[in-house]
Amino acid sequence: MSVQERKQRERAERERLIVATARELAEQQGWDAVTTRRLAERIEYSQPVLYSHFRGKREIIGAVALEGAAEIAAAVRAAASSANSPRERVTALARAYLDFAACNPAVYDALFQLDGGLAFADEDTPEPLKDAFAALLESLGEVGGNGVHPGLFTEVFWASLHGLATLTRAGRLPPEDIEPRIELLVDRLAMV
Amino acid sequence: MSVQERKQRERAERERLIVATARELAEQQGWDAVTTRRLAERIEYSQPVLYSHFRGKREIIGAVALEGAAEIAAAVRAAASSANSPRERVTALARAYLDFAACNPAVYDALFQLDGGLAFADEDTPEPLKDAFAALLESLGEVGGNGVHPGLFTEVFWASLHGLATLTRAGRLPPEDIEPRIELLVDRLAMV
DNA sequence: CTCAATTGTCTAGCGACGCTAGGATCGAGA
DNA sequence: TCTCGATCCTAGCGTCGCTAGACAATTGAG
Repeated sequence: MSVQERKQRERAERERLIVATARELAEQQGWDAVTTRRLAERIEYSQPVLYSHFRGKREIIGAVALEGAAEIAAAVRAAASSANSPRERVTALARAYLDFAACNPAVYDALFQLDGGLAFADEDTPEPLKDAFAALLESLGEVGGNGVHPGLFTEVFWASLHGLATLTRAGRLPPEDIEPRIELLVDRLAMV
Repeated sequence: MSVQERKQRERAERERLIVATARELAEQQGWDAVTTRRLAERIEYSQPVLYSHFRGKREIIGAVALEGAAEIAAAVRAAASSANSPRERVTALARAYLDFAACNPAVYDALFQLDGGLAFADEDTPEPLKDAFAALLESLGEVGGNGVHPGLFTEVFWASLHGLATLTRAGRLPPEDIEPRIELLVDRLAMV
């Protein structure tokens, strides 16, 4: 039985390698450069091997996205827990979120710009995605103010962060003034 | 001389046809379906003709984006001018913006998701793009509150709208509750 | 220990993509 | 009527995502 187990381990290891390599390549040269050929070459296997792990390129993007969702959830929670007041907590959360998007553009793209074949806002949404939203909700739900549904408030706040992240990264917003934008957003949206 | 003028007119007409057809096809079947072959077939010319008008597919997307920018500017101005109070004006603007994004997803994608090869927040940003931002600034600049730079406020408000638009369209946010989200956003961000 | 069956991997290739070179065709002006 | 330049098309290049089918390695039964 141990032989099969070893093979399974090796297979899982190779799958991690594929996802990590795709992510690395995407961060280095953009998702356009992540072709199945190049990816196969980097992991030192032939193309069809990729398809024995994933249904296609989409699913590879999706796998990177799920990784990213877990990380962003962790980053948000870490930032929130290191703050002393609700106000600081929200600011730290916003900064952490935008920081993550800026430092991991390819992962952020996999999550929100590209089609990773993932379901959202749905019952069969993968756990890491639901958890990432939950991480936001934990800190944002309590600062929405009276009579405002926590979920709704979190959605709006999140959308604002997402807009800032994408517009900044795409060059639609000048990259300076990030800090005052955060300030303004937190000042106005959060009731603290 | 009249012959050359006629030819120029016909050429310009064909260029409009290309852009209109690309846009139509994109709205019908998504940008992935807009291939140079299909586009050429629809306009009843061969592929290379496209390249005598545009440097490549990118520039075609860019042309659709510029069209969209002009329309969104007009939509925003129309909405703003039909309102009686600053508060109403901002609400109407937000609704018009999100409406445009929802009704013209392909155009919105050309503007903000895809690479149309356009410069943003730059000196050589095309006029329609600068004007679209100006249209937002006209209504939003005055409701930013004391001591807040109108440009900065407009950027943040715009980013929030953009976030709502993209997340909703991509299925990341449940499509209902659009109205309460607008309400919340305007309530909090605008100082009116 | 041998040999068939299964598993794993690779080579080769399909159709479609964006884009372009080079030849055919057509119309304007001499 | 003839020439020449503009205009447009056919054909094809390299690359893409993806897959069929050949081949080798590993397994388990006799």
